[in-house]
Amino acid sequence: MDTKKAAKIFKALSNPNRLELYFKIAEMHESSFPTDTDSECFVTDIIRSLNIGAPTISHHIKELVNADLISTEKKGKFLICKVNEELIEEVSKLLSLQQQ
Amino acid sequence: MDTKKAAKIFKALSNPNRLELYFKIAEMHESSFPTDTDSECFVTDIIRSLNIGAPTISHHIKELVNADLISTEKKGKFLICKVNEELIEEVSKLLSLQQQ
DNA sequence: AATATATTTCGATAGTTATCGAATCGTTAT
DNA sequence: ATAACGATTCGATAACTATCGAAATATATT
Repeated sequence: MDTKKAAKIFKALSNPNRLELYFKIAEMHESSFPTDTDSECFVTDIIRSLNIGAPTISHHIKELVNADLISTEKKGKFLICKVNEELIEEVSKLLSLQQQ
Repeated sequence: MDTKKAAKIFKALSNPNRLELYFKIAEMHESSFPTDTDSECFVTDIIRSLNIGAPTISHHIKELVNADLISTEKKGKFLICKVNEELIEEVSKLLSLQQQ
């Protein structure tokens, strides 16, 4: 991964609300068993738990998608988000390899 | 580490030039043997290799210090930078633990 | 059909930031 | 002492961004 892309990813994670949003998506995904389709991450639930309005959430989600950190899928009137695990693992390794 | 601090760290890494600056500092540090004091990271060398002016470098360094990502030490008229390895390792783990 | 709900789009605003040139400060070398 | 060099500070500017309220869109429910 080149520096520019890495910077873009960090930028997407650089806003406290957006980072919390990302973490919540990751947490939801974590608690999902293979057969448990009910633990998908709906944006509605997130909006209630964060202290910002729906338009801002929508904006943040777009930023996360744009950085390739998450992908989304429409299910009826709901939006489902899930994290791109490979990318974040790559970033994690980039950071830990940088030293030593 | 709380979300706010993590976001601050990501913000410090969110500018391409500043990220490259950070990587260069980390690389220099990497190549230093315990007894090899000559491989310390002087800012002068960095300025030449990046395409931005000295005032901007100075600004970026302040940001990295402010996020606790690096520490600096004055040696005569030079400035030496070194990375805070523990912090970046912590961040790396935060990212990889977030999923699963 | 009408209403409610989830999300997005739009337009605006206040705040932040990356970068620059010029000037300044400290230290070293002549 | 004076010049050179490394770094910082200052002031300015252009660009970006987080957030909002209002309106629009799409789907679901009654």
